[in-house]
Amino acid sequence: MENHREIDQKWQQYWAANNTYAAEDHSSKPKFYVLDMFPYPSGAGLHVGHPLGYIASDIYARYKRHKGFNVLHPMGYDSFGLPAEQYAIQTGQHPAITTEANITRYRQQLDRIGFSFDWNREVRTSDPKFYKWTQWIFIQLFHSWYDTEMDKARPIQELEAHFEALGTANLHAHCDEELSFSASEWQAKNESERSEILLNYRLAYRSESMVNWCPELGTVLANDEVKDGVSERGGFPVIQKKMMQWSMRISAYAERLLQGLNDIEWSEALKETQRNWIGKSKGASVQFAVDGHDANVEVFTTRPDTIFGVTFMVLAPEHDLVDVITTDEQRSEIDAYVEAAARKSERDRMTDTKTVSGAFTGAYVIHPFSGAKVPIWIGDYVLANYGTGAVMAVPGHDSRDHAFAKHFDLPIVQVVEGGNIEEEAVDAKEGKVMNSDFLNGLEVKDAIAKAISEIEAKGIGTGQTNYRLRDAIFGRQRYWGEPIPVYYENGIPKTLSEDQLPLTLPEVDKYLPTEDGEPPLARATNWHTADGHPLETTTMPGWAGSSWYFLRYMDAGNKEEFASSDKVNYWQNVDLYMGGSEHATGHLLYSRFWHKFLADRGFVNTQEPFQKLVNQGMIQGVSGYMYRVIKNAVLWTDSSSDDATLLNPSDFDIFIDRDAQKALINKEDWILERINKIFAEEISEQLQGGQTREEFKVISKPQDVRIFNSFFDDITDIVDTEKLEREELNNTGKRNYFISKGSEFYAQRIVEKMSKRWGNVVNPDDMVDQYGADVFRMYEMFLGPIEQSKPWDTKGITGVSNFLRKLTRLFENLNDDKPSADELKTLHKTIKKVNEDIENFSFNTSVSAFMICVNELTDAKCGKREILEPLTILLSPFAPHTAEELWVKLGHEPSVTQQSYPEHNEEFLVESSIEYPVQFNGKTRFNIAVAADLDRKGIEEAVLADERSAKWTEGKTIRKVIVVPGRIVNIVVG
RNA sequence: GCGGGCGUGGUGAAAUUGGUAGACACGCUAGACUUAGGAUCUAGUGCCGCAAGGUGUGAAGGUUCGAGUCCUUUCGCCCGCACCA
Repeated sequence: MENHREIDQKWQQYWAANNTYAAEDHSSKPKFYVLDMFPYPSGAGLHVGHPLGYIASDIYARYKRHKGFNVLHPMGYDSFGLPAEQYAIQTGQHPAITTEANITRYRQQLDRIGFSFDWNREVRTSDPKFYKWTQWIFIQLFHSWYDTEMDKARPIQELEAHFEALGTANLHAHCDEELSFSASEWQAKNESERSEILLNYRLAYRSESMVNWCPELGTVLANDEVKDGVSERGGFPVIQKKMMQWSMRISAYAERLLQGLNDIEWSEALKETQRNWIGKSKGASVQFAVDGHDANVEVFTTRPDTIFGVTFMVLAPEHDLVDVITTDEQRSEIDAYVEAAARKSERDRMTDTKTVSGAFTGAYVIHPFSGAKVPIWIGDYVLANYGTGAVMAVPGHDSRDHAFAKHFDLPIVQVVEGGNIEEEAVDAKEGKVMNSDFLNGLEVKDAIAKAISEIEAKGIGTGQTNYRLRDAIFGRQRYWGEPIPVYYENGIPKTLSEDQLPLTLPEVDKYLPTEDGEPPLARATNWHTADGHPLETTTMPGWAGSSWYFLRYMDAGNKEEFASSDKVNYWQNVDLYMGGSEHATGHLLYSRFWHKFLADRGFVNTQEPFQKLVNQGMIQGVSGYMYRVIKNAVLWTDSSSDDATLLNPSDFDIFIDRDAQKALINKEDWILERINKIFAEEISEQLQGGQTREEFKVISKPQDVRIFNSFFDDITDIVDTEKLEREELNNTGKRNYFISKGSEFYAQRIVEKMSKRWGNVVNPDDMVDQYGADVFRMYEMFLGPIEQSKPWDTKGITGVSNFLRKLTRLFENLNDDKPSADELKTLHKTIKKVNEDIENFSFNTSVSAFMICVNELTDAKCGKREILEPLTILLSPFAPHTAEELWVKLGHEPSVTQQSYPEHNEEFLVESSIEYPVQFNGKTRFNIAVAADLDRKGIEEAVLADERSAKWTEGKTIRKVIVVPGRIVNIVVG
């Protein structure tokens, strides 16, 4: 279509003017909620990767409308976030202004692609009208506790009533620390003491706890925001620090978050990621009495069956008992070790998992069953913040304990049959137990159960389940986020009342922490309540608003409630959620947590927020790179190391140390930074291999090379060097190898993440300009399976462009002739295929089906209305503009989306089920369609009678009849 | 180490319950046409071979009349978790 620009515009204006895609809140039609993960409006705008998921979900939403559903398909912006704040710090511009500008740009870009969003319901997390309700939910969480017996959250007043009547007796509550007091003791407590106690139970609570502190960002981070010891955003080092912090008691929901995964249709990979993150492990906690002290070492173990294999105990260096039980002789050694462990950063401790280290405390525990004296060690392979911070070491059947025992020459005892435990721990959970008194001869599985019951009978422990999932740190020392609606009266945290909401962000002179390290909000002059009580200065994390925004779409304009209950009851939850898998342990877990909480408190009536979830893959960019072979290059990251001093910088073509790298980054010279980054990876790898003077490849982009050398014009093309030899390349005339000024250069293509920085971004605007929104939409779908990551290749788009042109051409000789059986068959085949493919989210194959169909119709020179009309409807989810245009061409009113989706006709498909007969061993095999209710005899008769199959059955006997589900049978004759 | 996923042409990929492997598209080759285009049309294109033919879904076995698909073993890649006891 030559004038696609006009057509796109015409129909977009029509849809907007007619509110075509507005969802109705009440309808006799069944509801269907199709949601995309709303974007963070970054300054860079959209690239072709972003709309991938939006297009898929839009196709599905349009398809569902055709199928008679009342579809809710909204869009909004996750508009609180770091980049806008960083930009504000640099320029002094208020983040709200930056954000507004970015949103405008996003909207323009989105609009051009022809989505069927209901923009009346748009939400922005940074809008006070929205975050009023984020704050309101926080307040509900603050005023709730978790009852582990009823297994739900309850109002905090009910907990207070319980304390008032019974104290902590008969209390089943999820908390930080098990407390014990009577009703009268509670009654005697003052307000401040009561507040402290209640914080131990509240679902949103403030406590002194170890947090991930990122000095560079100046804020704390949740566990999912830290990867490999550095911040996910920016890659800055993260350290552990004890701080007063707001947290969310997500750990109370660990089991329900785990169980809930069984009821939702998510990819196995994603569910597994969440299961890993929750990290359930079943076992027992066991008390070991310390010899000569009135103290117990409590351990958690998943292998109580190996309790007779315990030959030593290991405590984390930070364990409270260490100081108490260490003997005088061992004191200096232990102190030195504890101090050394404290100095190691979390990251060092994580990366260095091979070196075995530890120290003996001099103390012993008494083995509860054998009565043996078991030495207590400390070692940094035991983590303070998991389980009890102590382990019972079973070197025979745990590889870490085994390594420890070998290193310190501690005894190893075999208690499960098989293997050679002197060489290697046997940690498989199978085999028969031995050397274990009452457990002897049992299978491991049975022995675990038996051991737990004996441990419980002896009163030294209980069967227990542990979770890796930690409570989520909620406060951020940042400006651009929701203020936490809390004030302090005599140091006691209290929530604002609902009519004081929203608590809007104050104006500040700078978006940085104060000189004495207070968060930016502390800069505000009036940051207190009307009666002078100071307000909380931390803000909520990025995931606060996104944990419930999908509910706001149901009733986006509501001023009285986050959403009215009748609308929540109608829309329930999201039927289809489309988005990236990078949110597996963040957004998708927190949303489930908040949703379950809101369900507990009766605000929503579903347990899971997202029924079905599809992860779209990432669209990568293709970058061209130059390699230069450097004779000598070296890098070290630690210039104080001995190796470094042996090297003379002037011996090397390129010489980088850590300071130089930093300097380059600070200059924001992205080219050099880029080179450095690659240098760092490649060269440090070489250094680790002990090769300090090998040749290295330096990667930079072609334009970088131009800066270093002026011979770039020599390159005629960039081809893949991996596949071809130098001579071959030079013979093809496509030179990708050449020598200039004594350096050798290579060119190569690399697939990597699409990013402005690497210069491989393709802008959807350009694609829409050139080919139109419909071609762009279909091509994105045609690229490959929706869930897969794949590189963008602009060249292939012409195929789709041709398809739409061919289709339009069919309308040139539009007529009312009766279609032939072949033409009808083509149509119904396509209808069937496209229907099935959309249901299976297999959009790439449905685009193929369209192409095949049009090819066949073009061959048949078919311009028949009876064929083209349903085809137009069939196409409309994929190519809405073209479909509308063609629909009108057929003489109809606009709005093809109002039509019901075409059903295929079996009559025209049956024939296709008779396939080619296949010959083997003198027999013939073929498929044939028969009536559904026939038995074997009936089928045989039908086959013999069928003229289509007669030519294969003539003179032969039926050997085998295989009934395939449906109406197809597989016949073997011979 | 544990868990999840995946291996098919030069490329992206198809292949219903096991049934003519490579549909569709890109790219490439040749030709046609033309006011030379990022246009259109025709033919060809897994590999080996002039051909007949052979061969072919990471590898090796197995089940089956028949395996890309099911089973066993193995190799390779990607993702998640990780001194988690």
